[in-house]
Amino acid sequence: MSKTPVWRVAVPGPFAGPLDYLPLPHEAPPPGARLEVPLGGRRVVGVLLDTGALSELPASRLKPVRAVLDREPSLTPELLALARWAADYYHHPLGEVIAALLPVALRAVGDSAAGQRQRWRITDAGRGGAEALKRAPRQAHALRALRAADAAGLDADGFDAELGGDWPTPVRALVARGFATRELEDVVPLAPTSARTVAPPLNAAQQDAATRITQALGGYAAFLLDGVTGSGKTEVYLAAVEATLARGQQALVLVPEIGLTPQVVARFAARCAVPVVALHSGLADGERLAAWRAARAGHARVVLGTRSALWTPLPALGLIIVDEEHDASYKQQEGFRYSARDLALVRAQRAGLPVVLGSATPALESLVNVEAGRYTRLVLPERAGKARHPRLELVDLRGRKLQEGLSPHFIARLDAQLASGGQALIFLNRRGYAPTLTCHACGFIAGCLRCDARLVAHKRHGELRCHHCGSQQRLPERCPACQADELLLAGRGTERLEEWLLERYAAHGVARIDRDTTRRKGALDDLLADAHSGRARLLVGTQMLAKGHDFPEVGLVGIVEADHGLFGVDFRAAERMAQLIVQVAGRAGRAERPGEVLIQTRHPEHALLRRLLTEGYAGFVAEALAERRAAGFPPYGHLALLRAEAPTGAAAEALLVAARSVLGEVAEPALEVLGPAPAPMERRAGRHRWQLLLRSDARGPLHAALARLMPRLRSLPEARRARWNLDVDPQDLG
DNA sequence: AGCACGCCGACT
DNA sequence: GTCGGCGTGCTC
Repeated sequence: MSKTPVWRVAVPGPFAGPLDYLPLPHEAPPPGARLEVPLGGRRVVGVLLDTGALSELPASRLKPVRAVLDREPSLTPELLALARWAADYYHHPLGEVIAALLPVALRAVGDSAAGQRQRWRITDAGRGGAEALKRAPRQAHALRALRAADAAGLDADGFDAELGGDWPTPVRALVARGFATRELEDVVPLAPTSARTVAPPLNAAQQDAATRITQALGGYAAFLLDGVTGSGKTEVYLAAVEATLARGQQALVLVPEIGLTPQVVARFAARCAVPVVALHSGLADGERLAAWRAARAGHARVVLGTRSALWTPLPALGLIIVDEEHDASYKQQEGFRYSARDLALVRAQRAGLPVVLGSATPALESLVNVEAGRYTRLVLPERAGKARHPRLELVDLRGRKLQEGLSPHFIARLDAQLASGGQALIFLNRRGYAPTLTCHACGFIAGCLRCDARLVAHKRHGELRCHHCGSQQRLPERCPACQADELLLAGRGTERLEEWLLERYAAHGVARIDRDTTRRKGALDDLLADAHSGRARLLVGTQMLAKGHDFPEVGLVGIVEADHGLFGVDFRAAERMAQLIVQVAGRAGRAERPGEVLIQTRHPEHALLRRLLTEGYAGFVAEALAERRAAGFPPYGHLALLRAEAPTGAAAEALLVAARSVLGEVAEPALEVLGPAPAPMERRAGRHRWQLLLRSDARGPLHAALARLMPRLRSLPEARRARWNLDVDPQDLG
């Protein structure tokens, strides 16, 4: 029996490989084209991988492709290959990977004209065709409008204005008669390019870094641009991007989620004087598609975007920049859990172009890659302008009488700072009023019914809220358990600190910046405007406050509770805390004013803190790397985390026990399997969560084991009774 | 992932 | 007597 020729199509679903479909009679479209295919009674969008295959299945089980959706393939060969690489590395189904990297507007069957505008123009036949339309007055009317518009043609808005609402039918008829043409044009939301700015002179280190990157254009090279806040990394990026553009190439600039502000986009647009598009989560599907098309067509020369912008098709890509490369938002935390930072390296290597990772506080992984000679380190040591380095000081909280968690020393420094006319930034990584509501009479503690977590009191809204599942209830006046009128709000969050600061320092203006105060659109901008204008001289907030905002008058930064980071459950907690301290320290004393950073702790002898204080980030890194090496944790060991969740803990655990036994059969001696164990917060939103940690000194054994585990796992009966996912190179173990 | 098929409880 | 619960299995 001869085998049937088929097209191989990657479809979304838990399939290890592509599915086979009977070809359409047309000429085969190129690989990367989207197809509409039937799948289990539905129609889905798949991506064509191969048109020359013969199926192993009998023809009776094959279904035909329904339609070819793309003339130009949506996935370039480059991105298709990168998707395959990523599917393999993250052990995630290729169809799901591809679905995740396509713009949302291209993932579903239906009209993909979203992001394009239709435009109609009159044809020569149309110019002489009025006679034929005597009995079609609406067509005649539309034709007159088109004739008046002449070569410019009309879009939908134009017809609306000329003919009112009901024009699509007559216009379609005109096209059918050959009296008009219909074209699709891209709606390109390009940043303005009019006000071109001139590059300021670079200092020696900036110039050297820019030259090194520029000289590497045209081939693969990886750079770690290591520069403290204010050292002018962006100027180096801009110089490298300009050099890339001068070669006729495109540049891709990735930024953390919180870093893509209109100001950043405007800065690139003004300097580069080429079309710049921004790709971020705030775009509507159609806008995102339009920007994506502009990039694919080569019209957009610079693409600025967050994580998913890594997947932008760029036919003339010449340079990739990953700003703030240590930022956790580069790792997708659900579904296809990829690291855009890591894949940027892979994309650059495969495409043969330089990649620049920039950070004042590089990830430990990146520093080890420098040590191993895989990246070239470029250091920007100086602070631009005449700013001075801030002074870091540990404030020992032990035995001190505290007011709202602030030590007398801290308060004295705060008073002095405000008296001298400066601003202060106070950092507390916990929002809400109080993290615990307890009853002094009976010991009741308000906990979430669906999570292993306490409810956080939010006083202004009079609510108790769970920060993990979002459930909320009224803040009770009496104890729900014993009815006593002795409820206590224990501990503090940013709302409580703000309240206290407002009582004491009302005249100086207090702004709180956290997720609660910035939820409303535009609220963050308003608060930042208050900070910049000096209306608010005291800024209190969570880590939102730390990222990317420059407050030139800030002379004092306070970390209220550094110990949270030092003793956090996660292995990266200290790294994040150190990065945060260094980043916020960079916000202090940028102008004439020397800054000071006070770090409150009950463990001033802690080795990580000590070395951070005495030797800076490099000292912290040395200490942290020694700990990681001893534990065999990243960057010295490699991890994969298999997570499972189910309505009962038993079901989640059972899956992981089964997975563990499969791993036992795989018998990879260099692989260490830890668990199953309950997740740090076992119950969350009513689901019980367990995890199995896989560790290995080298990637090889880990990936070999995963490659054999995954197909088996999908067919386990226990896998149906629990939701599960695999996280390769997990960001945290929560 | 979705969706259909398939056997056991409270309802028009 | 049905509508529907979600366990099980499949999708080229």
